[in-house]
Amino acid sequence: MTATHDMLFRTLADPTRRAIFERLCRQGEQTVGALTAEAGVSQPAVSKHLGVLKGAGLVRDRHEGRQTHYSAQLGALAPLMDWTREMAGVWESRFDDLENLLKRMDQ
Amino acid sequence: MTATHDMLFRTLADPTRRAIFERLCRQGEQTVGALTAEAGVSQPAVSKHLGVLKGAGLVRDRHEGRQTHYSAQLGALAPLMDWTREMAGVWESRFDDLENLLKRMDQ
DNA sequence: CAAATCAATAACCCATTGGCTATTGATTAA
DNA sequence: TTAATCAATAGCCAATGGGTTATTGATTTG
Repeated sequence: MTATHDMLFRTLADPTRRAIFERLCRQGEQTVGALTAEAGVSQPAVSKHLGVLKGAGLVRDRHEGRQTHYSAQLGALAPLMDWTREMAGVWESRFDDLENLLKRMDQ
Repeated sequence: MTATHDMLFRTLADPTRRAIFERLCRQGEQTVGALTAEAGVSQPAVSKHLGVLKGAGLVRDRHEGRQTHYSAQLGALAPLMDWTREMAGVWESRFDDLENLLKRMDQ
């Protein structure tokens, strides 16, 4: 579906938002406050980004008292991997090793 | 490099532009005229999109008389695959089979 | 040479978006 | 219960970006 790819690419296109997502991927669940401390933008800006990420299915939120914990939903990246692989022309086998793939991708 | 990912995601985020790129991936080299015929937007718009794609290294152009032929540069997708794989947490082996990967990506 | 075609550029418009501050609602602490 | 903290929302503003038409430059064609 084009709409899905649209949303994924558009959501990840913003560097601040992508940085937040990367952080969640690498460090696991984080509160809004923790994310804000590193984001370099205001708390409302972070909340807005998290809202967009959530809309794209890239994160999940969990409320605990007055704080909200966010975590990455890696499964949402699948359409992105599929699309890239499809564009790269990997039709032949789902079990191609990556080295071979990279070789074919050089020009 | 963040700048590279930025450019790739931002370039591919627009549906019209991504459609042009997909077309070049699937059907190979095309003239601006041929791309315009299918794009649903004006020729200048297509030229602008091609300029952006070229700036991101995703396409190459070849001049032949008064027409310009564009083709996809699949190698430019490598950083995208790397990033996605990195976020998905595939560290262990470059030779992981994709089925296994997808299994781990379900949540 | 004159007319037509192809693609790029210029100049403009409007919608979207990412940022901010201020505020609100909810929860916890004093 | 009053004060403080956390996160979301509202409302605003400036920059960006994708679209348009008009034009230009270059190359073919008549």
